[in-house]
Amino acid sequence: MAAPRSDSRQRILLEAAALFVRHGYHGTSTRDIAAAVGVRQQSLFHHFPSKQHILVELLDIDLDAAIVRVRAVRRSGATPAVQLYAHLLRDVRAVVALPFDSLGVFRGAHQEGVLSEPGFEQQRRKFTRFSRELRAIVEDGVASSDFRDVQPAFVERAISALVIELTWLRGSMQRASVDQFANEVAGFVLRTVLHDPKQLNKVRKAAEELCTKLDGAV
Amino acid sequence: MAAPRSDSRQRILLEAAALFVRHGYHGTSTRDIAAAVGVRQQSLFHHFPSKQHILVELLDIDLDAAIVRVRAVRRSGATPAVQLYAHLLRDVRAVVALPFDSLGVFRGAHQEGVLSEPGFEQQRRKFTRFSRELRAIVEDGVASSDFRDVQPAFVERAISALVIELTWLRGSMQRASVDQFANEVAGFVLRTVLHDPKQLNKVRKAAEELCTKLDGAV
DNA sequence: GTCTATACTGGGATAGAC
DNA sequence: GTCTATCCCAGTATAGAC
Repeated sequence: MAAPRSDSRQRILLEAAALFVRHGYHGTSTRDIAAAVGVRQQSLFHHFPSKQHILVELLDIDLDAAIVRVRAVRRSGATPAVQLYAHLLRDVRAVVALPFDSLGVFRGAHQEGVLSEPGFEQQRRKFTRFSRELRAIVEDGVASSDFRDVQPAFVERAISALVIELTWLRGSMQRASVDQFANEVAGFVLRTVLHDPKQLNKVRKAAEELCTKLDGAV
Repeated sequence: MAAPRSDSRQRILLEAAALFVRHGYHGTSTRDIAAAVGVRQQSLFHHFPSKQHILVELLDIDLDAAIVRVRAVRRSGATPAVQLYAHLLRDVRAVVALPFDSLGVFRGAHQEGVLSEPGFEQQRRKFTRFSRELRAIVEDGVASSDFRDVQPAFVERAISALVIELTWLRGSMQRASVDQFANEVAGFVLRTVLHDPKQLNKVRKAAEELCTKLDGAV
């Protein structure tokens, strides 16, 4: 773990993330961010060259980690169903573990079309890369008949939407542990794509094992 | 069908909707809208008292219709599973039928948190009303054991996310007819909430009949 | 590393001619 | 019903003192 460059810098990222999720990127002014941090608007520019760079850094934190995660799952050699289940477990857990709602930031930016604005070319490419990996899992599952004959693009978007949407409920689901929550999300998806939903329990166990293995390897 | 108050008015709504979906409400300027319509920025204010009122009108078109639709389904007396399937069919079809992506507008506004800004109180209430109806279907299904023991709030949000997200694919799914598409969405959801997924075909048939009946009654 | 002062721009909205 | 002219404010960003 690298030492934070400064406390203010971290606080800016944290508050900006919360505001971007709540009001959108364009709906959040640098004044709003500064007020949340407790400094003057102009002070932000000591830490970041522009408002855009704040969002870029938040997006990179999320996207870089997500790509590493899904690639590790892909390389595992597990069946597509186990890969998908494990990916969902890891995704939900990672998102919940972070100090800010990184996936929510990404989602908002994506929905607002910010990613297609100039200055976010790299983030757009990273998202494409991630997207491809996820779709590949679904395609493998359809090819091997583990999954029903679904449209991979269809399922890929559905999965993204679900993980993001359901993750919003973290706050309201405190009674359930993160693991239960992650399993609920993964189960929701797998039940509907699996050819034989009765396999779900077997898949879940294998996925849990795979997660343990991958987490151990860091 | 009421005659449109004016052609320009309609065109403003149409172009604004497209831009709000693409760039978000705050990411779209009145100048952007005017340019898309082909008039000067100031001319918009002859038709609408403010930018906000453009969005309000778009939201109302969507929300009013959605509430009427889901209430008709609720009153039908069908089983929760059939109600949910029929609702999804009608929702997807209605959304695809409209000249602009009304659900996308709503979704963007909701995600951006625009609904919680002053001036949108009524739309917030309308959404709550719609939300309650949808959740009631799920609650009924859990109570009658047609559905697995899912968290209604969880499923309600998942459904919203799915319909909205999958609806984005309308463009890329031209080969499939709207009805096939609607059934794919409804099947996706029902398969995962039904206690016995084998009931799916029976539910689908009953839902199709219910839709025919409701559409006939207008 | 935060402040004050300030420049500059883009965006929402009004008034009034045509 | 659209135009030109114009106002005003909010928002991003820079310069330089402390």
